[in-house]
Amino acid sequence: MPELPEVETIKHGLKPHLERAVVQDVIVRRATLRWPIPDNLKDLLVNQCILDISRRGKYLLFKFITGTLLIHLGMSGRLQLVSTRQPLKPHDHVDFIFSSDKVLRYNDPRRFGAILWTHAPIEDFPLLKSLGVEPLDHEFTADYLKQKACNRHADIKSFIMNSHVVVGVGNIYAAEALFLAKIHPLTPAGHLSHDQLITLVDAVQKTLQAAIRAGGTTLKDFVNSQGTPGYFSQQLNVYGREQLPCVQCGSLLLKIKQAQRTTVFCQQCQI
DNA sequence: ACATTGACCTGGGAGC
DNA sequence: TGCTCCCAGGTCAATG
Repeated sequence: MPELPEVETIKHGLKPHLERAVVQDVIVRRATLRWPIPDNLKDLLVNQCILDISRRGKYLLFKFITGTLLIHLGMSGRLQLVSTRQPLKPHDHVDFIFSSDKVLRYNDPRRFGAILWTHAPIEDFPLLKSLGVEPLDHEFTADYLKQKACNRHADIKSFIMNSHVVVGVGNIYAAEALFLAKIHPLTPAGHLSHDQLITLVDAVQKTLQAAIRAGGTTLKDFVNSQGTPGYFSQQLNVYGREQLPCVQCGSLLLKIKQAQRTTVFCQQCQI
């Protein structure tokens, strides 16, 4: 479900409600997500105060004195603030209870998500350690991409979706950014000119920032922490628009498969 | 070291 | 109506 803008939207929605809140109870109804949820999660969290909520890639990080809770939403995860009176729905796997009318509820039909805990400094956590740069940080530059892409034969779309290169760019925003940059998605990453890389960095950042401003993209079921959808789908130029006219030139958009993921692009505009 | 593939899961829609 | 097949916003592990 979520790419960087969706996770950022959720983080933004949770911060004012949960920072400095104290966990009263934790209920795990189903502990088998992508990895097992720690079986002592309740002991780790009860009576502990959330000091800070941040994001690294698509991971939400809840900082406590004793360590950090990491939540990844996978493809279908949701985090919503609800009341204890809210009836349970299918796939409501975990509740973090703060008060009778403040429950952080994790729902995930496909269970590709993860809820993990680490006592260690977050930069030492294995899953985060090898992640690439944040796309909205100043280290995400054409020079950085050039150095990473050197001698790479992977196509540029798979390359910018590779979290060891840059985090947070999933299938929707990779396609949108390449359209904005007028770059053909099958171009080998190492073949892009310096000017193209400058354009690409700018396009990724503009796309993500616009999506964050719109509250993320709701294709079918994304909702933020308050239960409202995102509106960036109205601004999608290529994703989900195969066989429809390009907004720039009017020719029909083409759908291909890259690394088992669908890519839609314009053969005329993207060279 | 890099590129490719399979794996993990459920639900919804298309087609028969 | 019901079956089968394919598709979906992610990403790690195993394989060449």
